[in-house]
Amino acid sequence: MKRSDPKSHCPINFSLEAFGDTWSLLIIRDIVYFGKNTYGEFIESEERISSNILASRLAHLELKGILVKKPHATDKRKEVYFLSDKGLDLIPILLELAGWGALYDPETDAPQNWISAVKADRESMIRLIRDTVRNGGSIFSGPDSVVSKLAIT
Amino acid sequence: MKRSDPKSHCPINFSLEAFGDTWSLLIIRDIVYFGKNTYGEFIESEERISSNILASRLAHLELKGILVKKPHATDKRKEVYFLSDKGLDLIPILLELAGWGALYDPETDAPQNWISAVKADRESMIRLIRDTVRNGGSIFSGPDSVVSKLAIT
DNA sequence: CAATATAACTTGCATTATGAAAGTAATAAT
DNA sequence: ATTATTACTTTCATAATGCAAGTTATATTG
Repeated sequence: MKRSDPKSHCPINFSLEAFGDTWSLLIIRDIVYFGKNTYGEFIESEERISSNILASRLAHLELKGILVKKPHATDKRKEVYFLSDKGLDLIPILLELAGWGALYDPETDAPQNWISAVKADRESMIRLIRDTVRNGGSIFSGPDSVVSKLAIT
Repeated sequence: MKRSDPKSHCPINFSLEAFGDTWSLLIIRDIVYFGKNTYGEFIESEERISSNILASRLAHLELKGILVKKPHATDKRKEVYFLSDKGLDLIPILLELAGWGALYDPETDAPQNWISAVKADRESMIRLIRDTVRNGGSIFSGPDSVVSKLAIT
């Protein structure tokens, strides 16, 4: 799946080797934007990742220290995936990717209010998202979502 | 090489489909950080992209409107690749990827002074890089490089 | 000016990654 | 006790990648 020796120690290449495949950032997006954290939730995403690829990406992200897997508190069938601090540090990258995509996709799903809110006060938004996600919340989903805290329509 | 219909209109997915493969951002890095702009210069990069993949990625990035190809002014064998405005808008993403990689790779090649300088004044640094690259310069290479303008050691 | 070199690719083919579908083992719900 | 869920794994076909060796046009060198 992935080569073990790095192609270079260029910091951009290091990042790409850690999470720069087709699917990893979509999994991380699901956690940060939509509050997903189980295999079953990830596999429901609209991009339709296949089950074997999802399993390999989750394992890779865990190996890289970006995700942490814990048994579910009450349901022993479930595993719950969280972002480590290293994973939470990907939030600025997600925001930039979303900003570029929202700007150039004429059919984007991104709410313009949200994109504007991020541009208007980036640093404090990063802090708010980080704290929210660390506590199990997300940007768009759940009662403690970032958008509900900020009352973004 | 790439599917033509988008998997979704999630802005993050849109970005990943445009430049989110293993090599595209390394080509763009070569332009922005090192002032490369020909096939022969890209193929010399330390990550050792193969010639057919380089050709396919250049074609894809041109198709997506991120790169623009022009014949070389004096040498008719050469083609010169530039970033369009859409491509220049990827600079913030490169900076974030580099910041994360520099933070987490203990053997990173990234100069700490540079990483700190970007963190210290991100917005004006983005403007300076953008203007420099638009005029054919780069962050690290050439007489008009960003680091020489700023006298970063 | 003829021969060689360079630049930007392309082609062929082996290897590897991806993706769809079906299967499995453990636990939970009925 | 039976059925349903959950998180994977396995199998196999297809597609992407990567290496090596062309190819064509233009430039350089003796």
